[in-house]
Amino acid sequence: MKAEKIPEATIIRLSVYSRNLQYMEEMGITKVSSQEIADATDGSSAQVRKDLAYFGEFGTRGVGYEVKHLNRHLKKILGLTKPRSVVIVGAGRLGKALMLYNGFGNRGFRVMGIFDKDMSKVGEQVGDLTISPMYKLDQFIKTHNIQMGVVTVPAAAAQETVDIMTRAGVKAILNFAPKNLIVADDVKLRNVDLAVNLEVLSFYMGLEEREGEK
Amino acid sequence: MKAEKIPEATIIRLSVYSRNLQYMEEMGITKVSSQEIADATDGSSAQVRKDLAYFGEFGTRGVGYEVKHLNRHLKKILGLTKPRSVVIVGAGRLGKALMLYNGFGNRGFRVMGIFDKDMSKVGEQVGDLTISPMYKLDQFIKTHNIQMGVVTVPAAAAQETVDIMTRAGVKAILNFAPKNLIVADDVKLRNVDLAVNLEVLSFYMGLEEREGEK
DNA sequence: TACTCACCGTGAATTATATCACAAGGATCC
DNA sequence: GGATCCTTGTGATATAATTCACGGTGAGTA
Repeated sequence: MKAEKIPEATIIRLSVYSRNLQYMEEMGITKVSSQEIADATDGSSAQVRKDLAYFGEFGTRGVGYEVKHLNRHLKKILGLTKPRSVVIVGAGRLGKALMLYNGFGNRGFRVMGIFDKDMSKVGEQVGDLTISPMYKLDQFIKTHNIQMGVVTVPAAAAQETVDIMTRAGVKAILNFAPKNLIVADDVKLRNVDLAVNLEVLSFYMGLEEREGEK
Repeated sequence: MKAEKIPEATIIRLSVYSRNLQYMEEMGITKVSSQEIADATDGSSAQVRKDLAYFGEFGTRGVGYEVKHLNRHLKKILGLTKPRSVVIVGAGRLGKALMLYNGFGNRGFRVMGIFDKDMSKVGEQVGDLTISPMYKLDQFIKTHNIQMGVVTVPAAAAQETVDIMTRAGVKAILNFAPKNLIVADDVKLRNVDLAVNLEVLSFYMGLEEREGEK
């Protein structure tokens, strides 16, 4: 593996490649070309090869890639071979939905706990977990060695939530609250902003509408 | 407004600026500098000014921007002044959670209907809407002039869902299914991939872990 | 073994995006 | 009304990401 800096866009694509290779594997496809991966993921074959080149050589010239082999490598690169423990904080509808989302489990993420400040929610069963009170979060992260946190609390409570998480040792946070959060340099933060996504779509719709007026 | 192509990253940031201006407005702040906007959104002041420059001049040299005025313009640019009608297809937990998510409503998006293939869900009440059967989707989009669709069905059903939507006239789609979808050129598609987000975090955690081994 | 084919891997060229740095210009003060 | 201050708006510069294009190489064939 080269020591150069890898674009985040590349990492996102690797994850998408891996998901598609997974599908191919399940369909019994054993070999695939960069062009075929590109077709399945709306990219270019050169892009696929460049992305992979950051991490080594996985293909055979003249032939292509062995699906299983490549997928195994991608999962390794993405850190999906070791189980990743996750807590969800905020047991609103979104938190519960994520808790029960299959997409996490079958990619190696284990949701170990779900927490909420609201004592009236505490004790409620969600799937095979029980909603725990916030004051237990710190201890839970430490004893279960939780690495990742998902934040689905309201914007106003988001910063204090990530503060608790990071002080307890969480190293990566996926934030759904519409708030710009501050974390230490060694903590990786990603924001999923649902309204922003709709607004970007709205912007492009506006462009089309203006086109139509000509 | 200049006719040049605007980076999508700029649009995303404009949406974030607008959200923060909204907060400022609610807090009674009346003027703001590009530096202050940058601080609130983890960016640089030059970036803020460049982003705004694509659309015109909104500030006063030596002073800064008038919060209300700038936010009004940003909302206009993002197409949030005219109400945007949305349908959600897939009344699973995620679909219901999004249906009830306040973040959409207070940014001008109106969720007008929620649909599901599963007849056992049809008739169920979600907030102030009732889950409708899929076969009514096409007609609903046409009669209510729906512009945007949110897809929260399983991956296997996602393509047929967007086909129905786009044939009925939907012009923008927010897709949560982990599937690469194909749409006509005049339809704008955005994917929100929950597992991909966790996998990107997992990748960066892996990097840190490897650092630690040295 | 020599020949051909197919497709990968990658340096070079291009395009896109972000940062820098400063001139321009409105507000304020004397 | 002129001088000073401050922050915008923007051309020039630097950085980053993507695409191009082709050389290199293993596999298959006869």
